[in-house]
Amino acid sequence: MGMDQVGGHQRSPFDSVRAMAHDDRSDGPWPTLEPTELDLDEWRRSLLARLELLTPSQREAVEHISGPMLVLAGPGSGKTRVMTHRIAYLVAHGVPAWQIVALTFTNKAADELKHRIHQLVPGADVWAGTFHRFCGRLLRRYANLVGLDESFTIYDRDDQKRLLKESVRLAGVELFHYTEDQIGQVIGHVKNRSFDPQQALEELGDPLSALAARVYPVYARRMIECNAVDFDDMLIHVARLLAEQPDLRRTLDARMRYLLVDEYQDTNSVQYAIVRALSVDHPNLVVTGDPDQSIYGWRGADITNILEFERDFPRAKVVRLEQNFRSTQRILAVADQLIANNQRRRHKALLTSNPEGSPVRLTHYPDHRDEAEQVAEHIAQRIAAGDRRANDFAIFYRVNSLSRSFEMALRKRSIPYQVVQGFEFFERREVKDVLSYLSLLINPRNDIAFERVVNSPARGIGKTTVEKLRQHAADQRLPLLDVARSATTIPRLAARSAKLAQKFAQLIDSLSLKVHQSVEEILGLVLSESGLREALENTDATEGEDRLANIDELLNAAREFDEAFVDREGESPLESFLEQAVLASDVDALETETERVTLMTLHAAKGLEFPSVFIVAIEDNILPHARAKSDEAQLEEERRLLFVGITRAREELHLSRAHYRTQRGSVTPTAPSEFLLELPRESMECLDLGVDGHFRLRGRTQRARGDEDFHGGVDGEGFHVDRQAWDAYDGVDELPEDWDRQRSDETVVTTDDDAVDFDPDSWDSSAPSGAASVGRGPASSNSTPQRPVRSKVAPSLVAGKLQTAAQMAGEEGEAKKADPESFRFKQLVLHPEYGTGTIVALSGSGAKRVATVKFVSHGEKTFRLAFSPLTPIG
DNA sequence: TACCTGGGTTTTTTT
DNA sequence: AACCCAGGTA
Repeated sequence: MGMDQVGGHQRSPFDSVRAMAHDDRSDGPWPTLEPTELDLDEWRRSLLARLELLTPSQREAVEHISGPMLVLAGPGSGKTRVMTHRIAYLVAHGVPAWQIVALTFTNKAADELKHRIHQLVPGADVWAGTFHRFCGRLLRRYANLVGLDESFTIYDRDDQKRLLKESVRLAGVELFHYTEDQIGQVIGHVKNRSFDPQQALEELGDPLSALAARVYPVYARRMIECNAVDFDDMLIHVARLLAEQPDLRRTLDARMRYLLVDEYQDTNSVQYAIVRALSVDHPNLVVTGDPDQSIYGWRGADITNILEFERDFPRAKVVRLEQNFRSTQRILAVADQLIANNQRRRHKALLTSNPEGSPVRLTHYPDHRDEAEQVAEHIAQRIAAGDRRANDFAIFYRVNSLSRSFEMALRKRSIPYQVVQGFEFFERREVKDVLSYLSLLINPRNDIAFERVVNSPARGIGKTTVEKLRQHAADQRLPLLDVARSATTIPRLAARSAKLAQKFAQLIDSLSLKVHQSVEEILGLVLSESGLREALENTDATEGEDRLANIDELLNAAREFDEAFVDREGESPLESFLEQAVLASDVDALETETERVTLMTLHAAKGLEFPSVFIVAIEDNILPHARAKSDEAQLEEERRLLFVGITRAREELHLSRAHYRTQRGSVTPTAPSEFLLELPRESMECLDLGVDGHFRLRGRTQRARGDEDFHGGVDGEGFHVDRQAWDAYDGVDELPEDWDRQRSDETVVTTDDDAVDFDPDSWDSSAPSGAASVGRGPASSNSTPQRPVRSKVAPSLVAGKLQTAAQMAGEEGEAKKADPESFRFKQLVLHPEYGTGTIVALSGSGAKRVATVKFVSHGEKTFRLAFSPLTPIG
């Protein structure tokens, strides 16, 4: 659930829960089509009229009734429209709505789909939901077939981690140099790819997997004992059911006769197994997707599912939606060039009849702060000028942690914004504690919840007591709550502790009698009876207040949930509430109507669109993320991620990067993302604001980290730049040659037009040219300055053929800078910010040559000479 | 038992 | 910079 703010004031993060509660009516597993009061003929006529508005290929997809179909839908090609219209078309042709199931990945997408279906086919209760909800529903019904009780709990990541930790202990495996997290990762990896994780782990066979293979069965057993599932289990159980129970499979296949799967490129093999099993007798399976937008490989999404759909279903119809209705020509040109760099891909056209639009802007800011400030400033000005509203803008980034500076900059200007998924509301401790109480009421076997709340608030049941309870529970194979209830019979447990444990059990028991009351009532009872509220009220000042505010928020959500709750088959509202709380995601909370700037990760941006989009921090190790550069497949996924971001933009696209970025508390120089080199310059306008601020930052770094510890050399440890990208990039970096001498505010703009104005005299043609000579390999021992040197480009040499920065880089020249080796002990030097000083210490060579300078008025500082703005005097 | 402090670790993306 | 955990202390 995202934190949602307006100028710093928190808004309810529960909108999605609310929305879902409202929609719950249509969320039933197999709803029937209610006879509408509409004039059917009239409705059919209007539908036909609507079909006239579609493109031929859209129409072809819409009018497909039975049999498998693959819809390859490029970005902005009207995919959702096709899906909804097809559903309407099916209904118009007499298909009962309850036979239609549409599966999506996010609740947001599902809600959108439902909404639009309702508009198109009033009264048709088509089942639309996420894979997880769908499986959750099935699993509640068939829980007993997999050893669960229908009141099972869905464990979130935190719960899951706790159970895993316990399982590692229980399995008695020696972790050696591995960590629990690693074990968890391996298990998670396997569960995303197979519905027989045990076997898959054994097949992997490496030492870590072997360990995981010993932990996994314990984990799986504990899950069942706790009457719980994790996210993956929800899918896995259903996949297994379908595989192992032919009768059930047949029944469900017949029932869900028309299956639609959105974002098919993001399905993993478990989801594939489910979809496949439901499309055997009635293979009316329609999948839509775009291989170029596959960005969930890391969680097992298997792009071959979509690439090989036709092999799976040889008779499948394939429809391509290639016309883009969203973006300008220039934006699409950028997207198209970029994605063309992926090797593992089928060519796909991106066509549009939209206007050319304004150039895509690429800006290099000095540091992250400038980036944030100027983005915010741009937005502020556009809003002030009245040509845009706040909700026209979105800022996308690769990792959540990058949102901070933008939040600050926006807040400073009182621009309302929303962060989609800042941090999880439901994962905050106090909220999670309350939810754990609730969960324990419904599922008394939920040991994780028990452990979580047994001493929260403190009631004297400490570690030792819990350990003994746990021990006993493990011996007797009983849930902790049961053990606590009869704690006095446990040998070696102090009488006082046993009493307290018993008292706790009684508390839970008495609360669980109220389980069928409204969520708000139970919540209130839990808060007062457990002493939680009191404890929070007694904790001091700010923190306690925040927590109380969160609790109040939870109460609000409960109330609103109650109001919207529709009783279905005697299901308890509480159970429903809890399920929604875990499955609610952050993207769901997105508000598109209200006037706010939207901040989110590139992943979350999928499926959305905005008139004006900023994609920030397009830097090496961030946009191809440092952990995603190891192999080509991952790199291509990163490229697709940028592609997804770019194609969200309707009219304006701003790409940016900062020369210096603060991450994890330290300032490091950055290299531009290699993807930037792949973009077509003729559709762009590039602007480099230089490294002004660099000196200031350098100073800060020195102060923060001490002398010898300066961090950030190109060859320094912990900072790996792709030298070639850097150098190649420098060809278009356009800083004046003497950039290090002037703290210029001057900016340099390159467009194709500027190329004509190039002054060959300012280009040092004697410098080596060509990428090979620019890149300084380890072998080069000459005295070339190691600082990535800025230089002017010689675009006129290749006029008319300019394509990408990478190509231009081949034509670059170099400028000179003081050679690090030329500095001497006691040398007088000049620093643009600190003034004059004397070198008092020198060490290292090349890029690592470091000098300590004693300044007249700023004390001692240490510099890497290759990168420093120091100039020798005399 | 609870709180405090220091040290070590961390963030890729999410249902 | 922010968070979590361990270990020490009240």
